[in-house]
Amino acid sequence: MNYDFKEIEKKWQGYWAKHETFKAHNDSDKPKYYTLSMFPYPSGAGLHVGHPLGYIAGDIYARYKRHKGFNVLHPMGYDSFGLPAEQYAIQTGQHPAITTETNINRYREQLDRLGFSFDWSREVRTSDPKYYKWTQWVFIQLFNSWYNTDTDKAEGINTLTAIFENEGNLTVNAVCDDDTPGFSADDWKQFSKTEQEKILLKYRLTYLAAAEVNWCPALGTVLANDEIVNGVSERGGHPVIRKKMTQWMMRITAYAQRLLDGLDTIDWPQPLKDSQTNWIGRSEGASVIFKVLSPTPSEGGGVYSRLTGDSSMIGVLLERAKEMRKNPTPAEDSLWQALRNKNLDVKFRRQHPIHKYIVDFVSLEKNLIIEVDGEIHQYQLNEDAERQLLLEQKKGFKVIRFTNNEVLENIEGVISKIKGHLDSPSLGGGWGEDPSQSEIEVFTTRPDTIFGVSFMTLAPEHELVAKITTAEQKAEVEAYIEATAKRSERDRMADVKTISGAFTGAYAEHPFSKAPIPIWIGDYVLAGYGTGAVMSVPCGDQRDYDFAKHFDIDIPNIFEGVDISEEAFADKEKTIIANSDFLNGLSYNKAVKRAIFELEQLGQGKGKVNYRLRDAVFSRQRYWGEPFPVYYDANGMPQMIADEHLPIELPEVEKYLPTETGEPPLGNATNWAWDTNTNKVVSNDLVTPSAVEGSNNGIYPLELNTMPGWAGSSQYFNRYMDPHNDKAIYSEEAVNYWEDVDLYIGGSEHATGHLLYSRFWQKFLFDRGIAPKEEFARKLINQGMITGTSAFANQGYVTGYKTENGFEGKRASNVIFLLKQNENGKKDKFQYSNNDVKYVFFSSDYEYIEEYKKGEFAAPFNQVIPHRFDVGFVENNILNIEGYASNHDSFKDSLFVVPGGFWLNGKFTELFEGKSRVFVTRPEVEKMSKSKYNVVNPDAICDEYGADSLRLYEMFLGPLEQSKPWNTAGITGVHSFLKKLWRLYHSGSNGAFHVADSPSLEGLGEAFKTLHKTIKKVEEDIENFSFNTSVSTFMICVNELTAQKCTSKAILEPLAILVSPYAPHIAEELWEKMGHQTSIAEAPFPKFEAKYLVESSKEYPISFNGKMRFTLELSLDLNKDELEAAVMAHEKTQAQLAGRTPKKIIVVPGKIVNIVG
RNA sequence: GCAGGGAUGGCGAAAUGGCAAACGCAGCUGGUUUAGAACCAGUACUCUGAGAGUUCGAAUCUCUCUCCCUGUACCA
Repeated sequence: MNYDFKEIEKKWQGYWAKHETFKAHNDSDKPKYYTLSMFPYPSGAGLHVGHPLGYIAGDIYARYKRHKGFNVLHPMGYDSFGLPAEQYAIQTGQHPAITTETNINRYREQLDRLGFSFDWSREVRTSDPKYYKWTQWVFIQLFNSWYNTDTDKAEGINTLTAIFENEGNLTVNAVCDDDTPGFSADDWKQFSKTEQEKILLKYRLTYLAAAEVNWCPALGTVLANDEIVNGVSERGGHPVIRKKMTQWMMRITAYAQRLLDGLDTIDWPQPLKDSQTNWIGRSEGASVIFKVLSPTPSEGGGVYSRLTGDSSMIGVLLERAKEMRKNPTPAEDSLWQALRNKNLDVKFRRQHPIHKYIVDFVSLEKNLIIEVDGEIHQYQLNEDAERQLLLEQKKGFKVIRFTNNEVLENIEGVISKIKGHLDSPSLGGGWGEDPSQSEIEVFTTRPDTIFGVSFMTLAPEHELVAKITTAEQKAEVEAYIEATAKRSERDRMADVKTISGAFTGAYAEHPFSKAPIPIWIGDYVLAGYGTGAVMSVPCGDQRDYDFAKHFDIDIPNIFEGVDISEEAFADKEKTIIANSDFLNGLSYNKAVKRAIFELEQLGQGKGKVNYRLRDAVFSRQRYWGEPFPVYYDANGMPQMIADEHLPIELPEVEKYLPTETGEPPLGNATNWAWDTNTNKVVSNDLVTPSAVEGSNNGIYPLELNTMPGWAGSSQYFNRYMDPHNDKAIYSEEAVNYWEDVDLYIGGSEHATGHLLYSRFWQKFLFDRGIAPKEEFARKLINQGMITGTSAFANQGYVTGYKTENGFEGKRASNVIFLLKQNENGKKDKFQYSNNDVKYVFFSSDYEYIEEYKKGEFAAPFNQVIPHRFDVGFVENNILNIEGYASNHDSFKDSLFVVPGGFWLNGKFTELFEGKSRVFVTRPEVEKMSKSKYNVVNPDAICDEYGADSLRLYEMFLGPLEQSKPWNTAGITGVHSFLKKLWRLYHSGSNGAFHVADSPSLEGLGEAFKTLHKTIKKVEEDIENFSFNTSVSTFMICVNELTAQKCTSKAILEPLAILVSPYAPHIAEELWEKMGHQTSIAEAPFPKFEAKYLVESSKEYPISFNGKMRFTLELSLDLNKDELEAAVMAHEKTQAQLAGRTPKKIIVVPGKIVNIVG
């Protein structure tokens, strides 16, 4: 009976599904083991052989743990929200849910063929409303929480409001926005509800902010930092620009230190930990405050820039403002005339850029903004509110609003209202203020070098730039800002060598020496890191050094015995400070401490820890993602929808693109408003403009953004524990039983995305008592990538060829010169002419390709370029020409040139006798990808060799964590192993099943030795995730048992269990044939017994001066001296020594004997 | 630049201080059989990226260098 893998695999896959063999139970006396593979995004391309690697490893471990008596949870699901389905929807109009469903079905089919022991009853899909209900729920928990620095954990927002009511916020130590104002308990009580909510938003763990984001115009969405590669989008490679938008943010920075500390408690790969550590980027140093000096009269002091716009967008805004001034609305025009004629004693500007907005009218000296609104789209309410919030709180302006009607019908009333505001005492100050009140805060890791400061550099986007720039420098600074704003992030990165900057004309005061320090701006200082300003120490920092050299700024040396004439000196260890007053002679460590101490005495600095980690942007302008459970009330404040009304399901839209007004795709939905009376999603038409007093009907617009890809994947590992619970994210019993993931397997590309965010959410859930463990995965393994082998050959690139309209292009293109052997064996030029030939390919072993490249045969070709052939038609680097040409229409009429001649339309023309006729491709290892024509489909492998062969082979390829090239040819090795294994159990006549039931244990010594050697090795290998070596071990074992003609059940039964985690189908089949009624899945793993491996003697290698010369079989009972005596007495030893006396004899019992001399 | 990982036959690799190359692919020789293939038996090659050190003994530990991969970057 032959090994019929097709039949066997189908049979057992059916059996497992029918009997729910791998269903995990939440109540069991067995110890739990939770092994998880990262769930896939179900892409349209399906699986290739690289994808299952991690799943196979996880499955082997899961099956092994079942044999070891654990209650194993091994679930699988789909990360089914994502961009490709949405892109496909945009192109075809097909709903992403349909695309996703189709893809999932295809994935499932492919996964099922591989015989995984997944508990499919627990499947989750992130795009399923029943699942994302709980993603929305976690978001609400985050919204309702703040981070208490005193207790060092997240707490409910009610504990915060309780403090505010009793003490105000001055005693609160919390992670919050930088611009949070201080207030007393009385102030708090005086605040309106909206004002209170604005304050609370500064504390919540998820909050709204105008964040500078990575905007990808081509994709119409914001991307996270980890979704950008080399300045372009990871998906599609589109350019990315910086843009300010109001976004939901996650206050992950609150957890920076704990995310760092937690790494010590988990068994994750060091490179992964390192990249998280770098991403969090903790640096210790000091924050130092520099006072800005008053400008001297000679610098024309007192004239400060009126530039109030956000510097990064100023160019665009100015253009826009100019245009708007030219085309005022009637109401704007009327108010402008009135403001100029009414003798208000205050100068107004119209259409003036402030921050990222253009306001209608503004008095810069009075900090008063007047806005005139026309008919506005309801969704703009939210934006207006946000704009007002920003202008009032961040920029210190007062904003008053009028409608067009008010202005046109009652201009006198409007003017008197404005007068009232102008007279109110709260206005004033602002942009007229003296810059010497200003302070520049910097972060430095080298406070010890404070006396080396010879200038300061601000990021061009820094807030103070406009304020401190002197009249003389204004033009230069503005020009520089504009130039920088135009440069994309990519340009800036590509060109880090160019040094650029501008002098502001202003000076700061050195905190100790009180010397004036010039203030520059330069784009090597990043607005997004630290405070966006640096104290420049050219002698100690290469960037500062280069900047100083370039602009001819003084470079004082504050290091003892160091030459800084060529470059900066940055070695902390060797630092001895000089020329630095009280720091003289101190080492780095001591100087840092002293400098911080002195700064604290002055009140101009303190020790500080800075993190590179930024709060994470949580809004995406996409359709195919989780909708936020958020609506905006009449004041534009975000409100959470109560838990019991979740999920808020994605609305239907007609188009999946952003709206014409630039709103996210959900802006296309017609049913996307929240009725607080009925708690239902209702038509947008029911929303009334809240600007009109008293028309509030309790129906509000819903949030238009959706959540990012990492939202759903940040809680799925917990949800698997109790996936169908609709009352809670999971039951307490379930989470207390499973607790956390014991083994997590997945790719390292998620290091700073999914794996960091998930840790953040888990810590948050832990703080709030929702999860029992602070880290969600104890052990993590990164499987390596399986690379593909692309098949290259050269293509002569022809621009002109015959078409239906006659010949197009160059006439020469259809003449191909080749070499031909003449009668004398010499080579002649051979001219081949055929108008139908479109492409010419040269076999990789075609000798004259160089001459083509050099142009010696160049007439027909523009160039010779490499061409990738579909690896499906390549075997052992030989192309199946006919198969390839007939399956690729465009290459049908191609000429395939080989050393012996050429092929065209299946016919061979010989030019050289006896030379090769096969077309050879050149293999090159690349990432496996459809576009590289090098993907290998697991289905084809399963058809030809079976799932067990594929599983074994993927493991056999090499160490799990290493990247390795795929080579289908090698699979015959493991496949014939399986056949040998099968034959071992079918040693009867005609291959009949034969396993001896009642063996005589006598005479099985060798077999037991083989078995237990195998048990020991396989068990060790699985525990160490060294799956490749256990496959070898199986091969050795089967080879040995076959040689021993072993048929004993006592050997073959345990062997089937050993093999079962790797090749479960064949193991089940053999198990059944040996008389078992139930699945092998929970059969106890064979117990290793050392007694079978006890040896009485050993082949000792005998070395002379470390070189092995021969071996001697000696008893293991001999002690050192006896061994030495036995070896020295031997004739071979004497022969080697040839009369010399050894200086020294090293005897290691059980290992080796080494004779020196 | 920084951080991490790596370099062993023609290829994938094994050996973590003690007989280098187990196991498999490819190659070669022979056999059995065949529509194709498959199967069986046998077999060669190469000496651990370079250099130095520690050691009785180094692929393995230490140092220096070279090259490759991965991640990350004006991070103050």
